[in-house]
Amino acid sequence: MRNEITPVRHGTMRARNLAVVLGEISRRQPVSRARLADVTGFTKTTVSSLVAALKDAGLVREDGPVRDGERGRPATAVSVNGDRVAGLGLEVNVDYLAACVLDLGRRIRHRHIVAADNRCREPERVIGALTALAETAIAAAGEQDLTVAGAVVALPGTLDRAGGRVRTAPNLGWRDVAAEELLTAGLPPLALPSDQDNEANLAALGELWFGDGPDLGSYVHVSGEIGVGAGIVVDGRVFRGAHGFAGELGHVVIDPDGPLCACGGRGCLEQIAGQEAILRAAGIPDVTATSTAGPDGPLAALVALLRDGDERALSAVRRAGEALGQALAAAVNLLDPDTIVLGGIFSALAPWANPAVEAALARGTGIVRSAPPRLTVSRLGGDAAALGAAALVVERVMTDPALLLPTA
Amino acid sequence: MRNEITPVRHGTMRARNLAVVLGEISRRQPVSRARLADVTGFTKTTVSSLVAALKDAGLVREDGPVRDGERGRPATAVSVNGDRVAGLGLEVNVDYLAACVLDLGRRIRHRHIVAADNRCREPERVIGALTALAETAIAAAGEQDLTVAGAVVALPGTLDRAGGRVRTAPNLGWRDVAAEELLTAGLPPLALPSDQDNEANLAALGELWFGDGPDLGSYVHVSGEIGVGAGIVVDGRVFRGAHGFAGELGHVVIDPDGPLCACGGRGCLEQIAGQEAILRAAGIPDVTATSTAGPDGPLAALVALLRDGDERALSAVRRAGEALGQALAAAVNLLDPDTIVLGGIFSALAPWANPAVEAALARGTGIVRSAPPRLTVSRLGGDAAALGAAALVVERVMTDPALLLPTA
DNA sequence: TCAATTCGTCCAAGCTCTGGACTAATTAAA
DNA sequence: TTTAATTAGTCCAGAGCTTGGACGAATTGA
Repeated sequence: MRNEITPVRHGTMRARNLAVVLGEISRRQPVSRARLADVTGFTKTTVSSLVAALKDAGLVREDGPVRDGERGRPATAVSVNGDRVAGLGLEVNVDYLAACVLDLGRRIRHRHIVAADNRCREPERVIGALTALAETAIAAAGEQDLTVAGAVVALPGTLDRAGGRVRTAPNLGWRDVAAEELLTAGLPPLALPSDQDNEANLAALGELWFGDGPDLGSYVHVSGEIGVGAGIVVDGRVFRGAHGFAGELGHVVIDPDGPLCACGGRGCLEQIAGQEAILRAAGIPDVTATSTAGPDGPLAALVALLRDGDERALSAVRRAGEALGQALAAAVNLLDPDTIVLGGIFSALAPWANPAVEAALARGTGIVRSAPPRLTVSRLGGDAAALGAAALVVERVMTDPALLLPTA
Repeated sequence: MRNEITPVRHGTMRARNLAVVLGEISRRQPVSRARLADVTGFTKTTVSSLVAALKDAGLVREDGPVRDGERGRPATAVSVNGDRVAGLGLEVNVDYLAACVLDLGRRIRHRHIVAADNRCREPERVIGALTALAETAIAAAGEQDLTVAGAVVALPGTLDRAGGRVRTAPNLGWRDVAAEELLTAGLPPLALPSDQDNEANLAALGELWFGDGPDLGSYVHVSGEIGVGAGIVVDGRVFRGAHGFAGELGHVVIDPDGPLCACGGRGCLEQIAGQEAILRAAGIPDVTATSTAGPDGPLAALVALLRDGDERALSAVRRAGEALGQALAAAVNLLDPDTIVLGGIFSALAPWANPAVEAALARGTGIVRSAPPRLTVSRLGGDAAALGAAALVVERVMTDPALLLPTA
């Protein structure tokens, strides 16, 4: 499984150079061909030819001449064409389904969340409902003259990404489900092959594109829901580990003498900072079957208690924050991220939990690095993973536009 | 700092394809051009041309025709030429300096370790001594008709790799030392630019090339010495994190109520499983100033006690193993490696520590993954990092042979 | 001895980038 | 108003690298 070096042909060269130019256009738009030649190092001839190809594919648009007052012939500005190609992001989660259409300019063109208790439904029916959602999204895109180039599905569980299967999704009760096959069977064929990824990873990527500015290229994104997971992003790419199980923050042991966890360990983070553990410690009645989000959910009840200064709730959240900080300290020592982004329930609990998180984090990450990493809170909503999924499609087009070229 | 895509020209294409062919030769040698065309997908023409270029550079050798009994014209086998180009690995550590010359065939051609207490010497003198060692090594290579293409230095501390400086090396007492400049000033110019890296990272790479078979592409290598560090290798490449501090296993908190650590934290792994902590707990007199390795060192004394079944020593090592296993469990949850390799002192202590390590590891890595990762013990000696450094030079030649082409 | 087979080289052709020449469109100066 | 200077973009010949078919070389099996 060592890093393979693949042969490069003329076509490969062309494909990569298209990506170089498209990337530079996206970074600097509107921008002239001459400037592109400058920054890429290509000759003007080459840039013209590459831009022409991108224009043919509908990925790039000519904005007309710009008279900037400088002397010399005015440039014709080029920019990314957001009105032709889009990506579709889909998400299956415990208590909702989500879809999202994102155009090449990273504007959200369609966004739809449906509450649905997926815990007691068969996989086929869940995917069926998701397919319907996807069809609606594709139709909505079509009405805006957008072509959906590809789709990515976010799933809460461990996946066999190559085989397109869900291995296990404990919170859904799934085991070995051919999710991708079920989905693509119900959809019109897309230019790019569909893909699936873990919900935590995609939520993390969502943060990259829609969250706290594009500067956080290496970070850990905590997506605390029923479980506590983390998406690790390094230089803009998801870090998966050898088998795709990296980022299992929830099962880092905090207290070796703590309560037994379903994973077999003792005192896992999830047993202290998981949603159900927090609610229990805060004295909020157990509500396993019904939806946990929403204004009437137990999370809202917890926040209300916190607002009222309820001591039991405050101490439960503090305890959770401390445990999270401890686990994150281990993550920082091992992964050295730039930033830590708290999402999921920790985003809502931040005002009360963060002091404890920061204190524990600072205690556990010593003088080795000059300062503990930045701690931020996600501003993304519940469908962060769907956003990230759609953004991944867009990203794929941007890094390999040749896939959408007319004769390919 | 996002992942940049760089322009590809004909030269780039050629360079990568040279690497493809050289890699395939190294993997399958001896191998015919025809077979190379098969496995790479290149035409026979292209393979011939690439092989010719590699042969001109002295990186590849023709072995003459092989008559394999098959019918048809016999093939002329091609293989990596180990007799022309070599890499130089250098290592500065607390109590020794090491140098190592490795040829392209990954055979060790020269290996030299000098005991030296570098704790109380000025950086200039240490690097001076290292330069002398390097010169000897280059001369030794020359006598075997080998050209040293480049050098990599292993240093125990935090580095500014781009600037070629050591930021801090606590165990050496260094602060902001321009190590690379000092070294290259004293050496003849090499074809490849020199480089430096952390000792733990290079020791981990050493394991990849010389250790437990080439199948371990993703692993965590624990290099327990005075401190406890870990080198993280993913798909054959070192994982550094955002600032190069990844793998600080030694400061993962094991016991929040434990002893205070120099890093400011409490109950860091290093305070329980660091060499000095183990020796202290085992009741072996403190020996800070003198060399800790060697047959008369305290480590040997500890092993002797363990062999005699000394209860205090045994329990100290068990406790260290348990703590190490706990920290590794966190690492497994976060990084999902294939394998864990124990090096440094843990290699010597393995017979007594490993049961505890494995138990703690199994306890902390639950059902998420089917089984805890493989646990192996390094068979490499003290100069693992020097080996890894030399291997890194060789690796660099293999992944970009164009750097050594006549007209480049 | 001849046919079959495989290996490696040769040569023309195709794809892509390069680089200088050229046209186009504007501003500044005469 | 005319002219020179300047910048943008296109055109075209040329160079680098890979492709693909043809061909000679070297061996085995009939």
